[in-house]
Amino acid sequence: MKIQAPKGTRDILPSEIHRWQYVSRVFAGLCDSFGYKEIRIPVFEYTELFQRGVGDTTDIVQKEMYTFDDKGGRSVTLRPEGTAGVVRSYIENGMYSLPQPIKLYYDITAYRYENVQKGRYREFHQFGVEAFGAAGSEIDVEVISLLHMFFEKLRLKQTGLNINSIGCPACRKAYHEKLKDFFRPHLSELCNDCRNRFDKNPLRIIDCKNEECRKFIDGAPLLLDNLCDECRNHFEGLRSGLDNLGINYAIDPKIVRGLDYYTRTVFEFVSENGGSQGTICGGGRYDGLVEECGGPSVPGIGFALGVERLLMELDIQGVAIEEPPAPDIYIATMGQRAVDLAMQMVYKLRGHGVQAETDLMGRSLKAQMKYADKKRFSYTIAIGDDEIEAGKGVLKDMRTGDQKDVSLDSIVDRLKNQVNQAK
RNA sequence: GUGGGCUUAGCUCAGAUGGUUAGAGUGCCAGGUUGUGGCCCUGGAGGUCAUGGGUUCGAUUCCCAUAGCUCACCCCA
Repeated sequence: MKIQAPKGTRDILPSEIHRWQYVSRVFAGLCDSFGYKEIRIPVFEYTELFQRGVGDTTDIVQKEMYTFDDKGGRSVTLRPEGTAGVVRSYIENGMYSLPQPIKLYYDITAYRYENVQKGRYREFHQFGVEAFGAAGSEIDVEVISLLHMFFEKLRLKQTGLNINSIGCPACRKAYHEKLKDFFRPHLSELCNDCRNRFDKNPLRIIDCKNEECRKFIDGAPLLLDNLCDECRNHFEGLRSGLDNLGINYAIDPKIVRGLDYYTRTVFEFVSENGGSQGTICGGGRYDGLVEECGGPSVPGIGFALGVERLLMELDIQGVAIEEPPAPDIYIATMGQRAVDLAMQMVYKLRGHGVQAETDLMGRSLKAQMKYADKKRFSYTIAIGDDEIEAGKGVLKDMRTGDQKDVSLDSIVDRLKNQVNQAK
């Protein structure tokens, strides 16, 4: 069998790594400004965590998890998302007894076994934020404003914010009954999935794409119109908070979010460039999740942002990402004495933060110059026996082609100053 | 889980109505006399024509299956 990357995985190659590093850097910098601290969580967890934390009825748990038994016979699962692990860590490390709110961010890979297509992989990258302990809508506004500013910093346009409220267990329960009453007469005409949802989570029938089901859905009561007073106030608070910051949004009563743990606020950032994988980022409030996972009753809110989709969108919109800087200096050598000297020189230069290289393959001067050109070095120095005798090297500006003799004694200091000044 | 398209050198792609050593461009390596890049010229390496089976005197070319890629459905980041 030919060895190749598993389906749905891909290498991020040196030629594109700067794009990934760039968005990670911007995200981390912004989280820092907002007071969110990075957390690093395990790639795998005990399977029960996701069953409880993500929800038994979700597609993720039912059919998309990478689950296996370890050698001790414990069932473990590659994380399909970040929230559950962060919640587990919050509880396990007693973060509820630290000053609240606890504001965390992460930059992770996640794993889901599903068919791949554009913008969807089996191993994918997410940026995420989770905030614990604050029940009011102000933190919702803060989290959404962080995303808003992130897209602004990246100069990403054509990305719309949609918000909705899916209520709390109390008003959702009342609404579920209302929904069931509405769908019950048509139950036999709904698709299999929806008949299943009818008992487990009737809310998700609203989100069904099936033609037959849609006919009935259009007239169905909306949760947004059936919120309890507290949830309604929370939603109003979110809206006025967004208005206060001048952040535009649309209300989309159809947003349900596929994960069971959400309460009240749900939102997503969607590309306006169509595409079935247009959701760049999704998130919401999960006030019951910490308790569900065995912790105290602590509210929470967070989001996950698909980095592959973000980069794709940056590409579609033609947003330029700065190329990595050209390396500084290549030292070309002729003869063993020159090689020894060059090895000393690049070692010193590198210690001072100068990007320096020399020949490692015993190649001709011409081949070395070609290499330096292809790797876009700004300068070269050529050294041979003659130069060593004279104590000089030939410094060449690769852009202009200008050459001049320079003293080998002072050259390292001069270059290091010159390069560091330019930076 | 379902359906369509695709799979020839590192990369982008030609091509043969089935017939001896499968091509281009680009990239890589080396040369174009004495120690120097970018242009140009020459040469070289590099492909079991995705994998497995079938039909055939003969298959990379036809048929089937499998895998992968890709797009879409479902769902989601």
